[in-house]
Amino acid sequence: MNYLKFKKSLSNYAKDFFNEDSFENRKNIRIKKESTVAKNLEKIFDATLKISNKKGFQAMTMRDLSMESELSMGALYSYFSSKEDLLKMLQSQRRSVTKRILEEYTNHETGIADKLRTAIRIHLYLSEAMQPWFYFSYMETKNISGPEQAKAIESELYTEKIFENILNEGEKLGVFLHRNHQLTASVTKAMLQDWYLKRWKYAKRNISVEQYAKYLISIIETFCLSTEHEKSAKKTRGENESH
Amino acid sequence: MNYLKFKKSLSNYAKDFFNEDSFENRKNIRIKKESTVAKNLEKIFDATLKISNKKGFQAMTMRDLSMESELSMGALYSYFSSKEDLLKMLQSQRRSVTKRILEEYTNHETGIADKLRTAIRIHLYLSEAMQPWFYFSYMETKNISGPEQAKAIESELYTEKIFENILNEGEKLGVFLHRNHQLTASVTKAMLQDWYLKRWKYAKRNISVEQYAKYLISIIETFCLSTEHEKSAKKTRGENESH
DNA sequence: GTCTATACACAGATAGAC
DNA sequence: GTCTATCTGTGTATAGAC
Repeated sequence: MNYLKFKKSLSNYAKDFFNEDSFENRKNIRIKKESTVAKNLEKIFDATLKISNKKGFQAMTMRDLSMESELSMGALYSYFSSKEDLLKMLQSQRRSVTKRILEEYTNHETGIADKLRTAIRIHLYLSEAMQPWFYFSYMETKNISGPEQAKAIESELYTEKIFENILNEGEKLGVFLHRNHQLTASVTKAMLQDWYLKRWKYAKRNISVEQYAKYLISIIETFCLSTEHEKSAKKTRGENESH
Repeated sequence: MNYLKFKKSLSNYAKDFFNEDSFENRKNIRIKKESTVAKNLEKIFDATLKISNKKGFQAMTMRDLSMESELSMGALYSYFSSKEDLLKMLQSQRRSVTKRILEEYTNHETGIADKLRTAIRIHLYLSEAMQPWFYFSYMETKNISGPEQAKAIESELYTEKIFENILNEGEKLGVFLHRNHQLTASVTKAMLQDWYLKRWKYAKRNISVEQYAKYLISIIETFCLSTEHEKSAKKTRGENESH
């Protein structure tokens, strides 16, 4: 699966972003008409991400948001009851979408080495497709009140656990070496996050998400794959001695 | 060099943090007596980091800062002229200190493989010793106005370049393999940063900075060292087949 | 459903006594 | 050098017309 294919298949999800079923915050919104809600919420969320990623969520004023979203302040407040509420809605909506996509794509692989590769790829592709939100979420959730912050931490540990489990399973099967898999999972996550946190840097250097994925996979596999599997993996990755 | 030794040797630097020579912002401060400035600025900076790392710099009010630093609002404003000015002072002061320390410690090594190891170690040790500032700096500098933000980016690329140069030099000497060294340097930086960005996680798991350093070095070396050097490196690191 | 106008709280910053 | 009291701008949020 390459990025283009991934991105195309995403459009199926975009449609029902704000469906009553999948969108638990629907009840808090005063507006009746479904299509109006979908249209304007998208505007609002996009504007929020755009402004916040420039100057921070706290520094974004409702007047900023009103300008950028092309809705009056009065109109804005018929979609949420407070600035904090807006943040919660945005987070819960996006979090549920990403979780659903992640699980759907990663459960297909059967081979354990492929599982690791796919997990890395899909994580990267997803953060590429939704970069503004991933960036926002990393930077802002730490400042949120109690229960929301707990969800952020839970989410961090959840995706890390995915990698840890794959590595553990692979060791049992003799595919991966004995390592501190928890630590490997942590630093893997760190490298995945760097992709959306320093996007400006990689963009300037013309590194594509495919290249980055391939590089990351080769680092992790070189470290984790047992010797015999490493040889065939190198071939699959299309590498020769001098890279 | 282990962390304890490193930390002890740091106290020599702490003394002249606010020396007229090394502290360019001294002239903007109305207070005359040197020892008062040193004492109170430390209080102010510490309080700033503490509050900001909890709720963000923007969300920190001057009343918060007044409480935490045990100085009245009036007193605060005799040390800086605005909130933004406080941020600039804190950044420039800490940046100059870290740069000086980094260069001093990393220039000692002669062997190229040791150079890489030391660079990793010192970066980690330094961010461990000054974790609150490193965290703050990562999270907040993006929201700063023009020239300050440029300095932050410059700093990011500067430390990355250090690693890239070491890897390039090592390849010429036949110690390191041919890789995309710029990319390796980037992800190395990402893993270094994870140490101070997710400190709560590593603390909870009782991972020491020494352990993290060792692990990071082994990942990078496994990926970069040429075969013959890798064998001796494993011995030096005290590893056997099953880690 | 969306707008304009406005209430009200709280932020950053300063004046002037001690 | 440090304090308390206060000014003034700006932010969030709402009321009520259209």
